[in-house]
Amino acid sequence: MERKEISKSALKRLPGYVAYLKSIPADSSPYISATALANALGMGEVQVRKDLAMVSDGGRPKIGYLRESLIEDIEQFLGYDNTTDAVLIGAGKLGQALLGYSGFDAYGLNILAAFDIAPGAEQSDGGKPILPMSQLETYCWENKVLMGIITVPAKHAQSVCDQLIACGIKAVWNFAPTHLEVPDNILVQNENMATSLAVLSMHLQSQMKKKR
Amino acid sequence: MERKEISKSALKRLPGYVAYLKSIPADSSPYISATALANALGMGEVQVRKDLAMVSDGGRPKIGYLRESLIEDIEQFLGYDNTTDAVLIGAGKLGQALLGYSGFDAYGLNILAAFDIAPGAEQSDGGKPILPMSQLETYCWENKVLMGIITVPAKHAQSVCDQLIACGIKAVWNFAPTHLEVPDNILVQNENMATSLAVLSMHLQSQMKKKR
DNA sequence: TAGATTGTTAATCGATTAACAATC
DNA sequence: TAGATTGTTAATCGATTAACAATC
Repeated sequence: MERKEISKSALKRLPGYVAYLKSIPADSSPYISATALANALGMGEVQVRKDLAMVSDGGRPKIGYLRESLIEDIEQFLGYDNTTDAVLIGAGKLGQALLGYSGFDAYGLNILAAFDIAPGAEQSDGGKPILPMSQLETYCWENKVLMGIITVPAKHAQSVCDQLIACGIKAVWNFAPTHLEVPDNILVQNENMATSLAVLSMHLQSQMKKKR
Repeated sequence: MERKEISKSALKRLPGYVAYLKSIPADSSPYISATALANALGMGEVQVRKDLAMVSDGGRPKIGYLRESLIEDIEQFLGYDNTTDAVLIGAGKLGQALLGYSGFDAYGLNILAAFDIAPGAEQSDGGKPILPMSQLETYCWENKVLMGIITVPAKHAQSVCDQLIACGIKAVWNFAPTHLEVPDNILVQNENMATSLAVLSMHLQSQMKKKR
């Protein structure tokens, strides 16, 4: 299918569709309508239909989409089919948790190794190498790594980020609660727990007020 | 100051301001302008000014905002001053990482205890209790817990969520990669790694295309 | 054919940006 | 006073929703 320009908001909704589609029991109907999908996820049906139209050409009136191919279409659109190799910097608790999480394959992400200023062990629980920072540069170039995951304390994040860019990395997944300064062609995606907490905190505040 | 209605997008930007303001060395000027803040974070200055106007009444022409009180104003607005107690369900790697993370106090979040179907230990590394699920309900009511953090595998997330709601919880921070069905008055905030990965994956794909 | 569903075109809504007036 | 900065009002932009036409 032809590739249209997708809005960032629509892009962010796509993984939700895949997750839901995959959770449907195999013995149910092989077809699903945008309407059904929308209801299941509590979304507007027009929105879902528009999103699906961006990634698939397969909707059939009166029937809907073939579940299997819809999943494939979205995953292909998102680039989950060709695996991305990544390195992770900062083998603390969070870093090790991500390193050990096996669910990332489903999204085409493969964390090759972790790096740390002071590696406690040579291997993670899952058997992935934990290497000293001194080896980062060689490793990245040799393995053509394009993504870096930052799980170091906030005060070291910028310096780590600069090093990653010097190693040829094009996309950074930042778990440190800090703003990173990068050149235009580099993408920083902040996994911002503080943002989520702000939303949650706000909701609880307004709940409290209602009670009183 | 009077409390205006803030947009969700603006709300999500506030934690970024606080993080940056706190990172400024104590010996620099006690004042900061919206312009300076915008430049530092790579944002539009009008946007920053509007956001700040929502939470503070203190901007002074030609001078800017007093850094200290701006931090206070935002934190108070976000409700970081009165602590929220939370329980965490699922003491796996990610769960333990969050349980052990000391940085949440800064956001007014206090994880009291973790729960798990099969607690391996009675305490986490940080000394917080890890309790069996059977004790969840009593614990929540006794401690008036309003927030639940879900770090169980996707297939158990909905059931855990239902239990939490039955325990009087009003806000759920969901780390499981799945959609949760909840009543209207309950807020679910998804910490959606899949979403972030979609954005990153997309960026790398377009980068690759340019190269070729 | 009738009806469920898709896909598209137009209208609305919300948020961002631009222009301007106010202030110290 | 002049100029930097705030805060507000109006214009633009983007995304969502509503209305409709097309299709099996």
